[in-house]
Amino acid sequence: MKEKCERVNPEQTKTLMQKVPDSENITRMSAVFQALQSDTRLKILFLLRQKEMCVCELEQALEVTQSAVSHGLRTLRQLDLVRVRREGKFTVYYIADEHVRTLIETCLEHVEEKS
Amino acid sequence: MKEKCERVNPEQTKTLMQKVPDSENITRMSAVFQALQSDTRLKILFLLRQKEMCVCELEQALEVTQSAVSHGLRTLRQLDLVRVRREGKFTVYYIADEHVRTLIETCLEHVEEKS
DNA sequence: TTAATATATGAACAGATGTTCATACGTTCA
DNA sequence: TGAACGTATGAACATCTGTTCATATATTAA
Repeated sequence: MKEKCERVNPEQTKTLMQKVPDSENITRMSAVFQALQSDTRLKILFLLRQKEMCVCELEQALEVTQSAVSHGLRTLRQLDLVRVRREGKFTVYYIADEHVRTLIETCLEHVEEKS
Repeated sequence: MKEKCERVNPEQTKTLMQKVPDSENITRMSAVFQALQSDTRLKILFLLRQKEMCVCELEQALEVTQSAVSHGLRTLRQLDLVRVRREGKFTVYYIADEHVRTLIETCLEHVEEKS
């Protein structure tokens, strides 16, 4: 064990750690942010924010392979960041909820302040 | 070039893409979400959310090496998610702004809804 | 049925990432 | 000064990630 520095207060540290989300939720959060850490997936979300779209529309807009779009959508779907609806032979994707909009908009504000 | 599916409207696609942030900002956003995609760094932020702390306090609380904490803090600092203040021989870190709080709190809400 | 279209998925590869170890730097105080 | 403490950083490693290619599945229309 390492010596504690003079600022460390073991009891307070314990209290502070109790207010950190438990491991399970931290891991889930990591997975969500991990999904948002991809140029392709972010662009997908900024497109879906404007209008629900099928896979081939996204493919055309983003100029990447259909496979890449589909893999990206799976990642987003698994974390409930986007949802799906079947429409004939098309699979229509849309933003899952307001959390997703808040996340990408807040982040955009943050980086825009720096430019 | 691939054939367009019947849902694709090239003109509309163009309009939609114009409302997607430019490559530079998308890349910056990726970097921010990338920084948030780490159990250690998330825990650091949830600690700093409660109280500004020096490196050794974080080290004690998180039970990882000093090096890991310091590397994690550098990543967060470079993206202006945390800021630093020198206090004698201590380096005190604190949450940069409200965006950071909004990001982690919104994400926590999202994952908590699922549990 | 069959052909065509729309979407999903597994494998595989190159590139990126987080941790630790070792070490260097900076500040304080004796 | 120098020793002790607090912090930063480069290297290296094992692990993980995103893309493409090839192929499979599902729906529609003929």
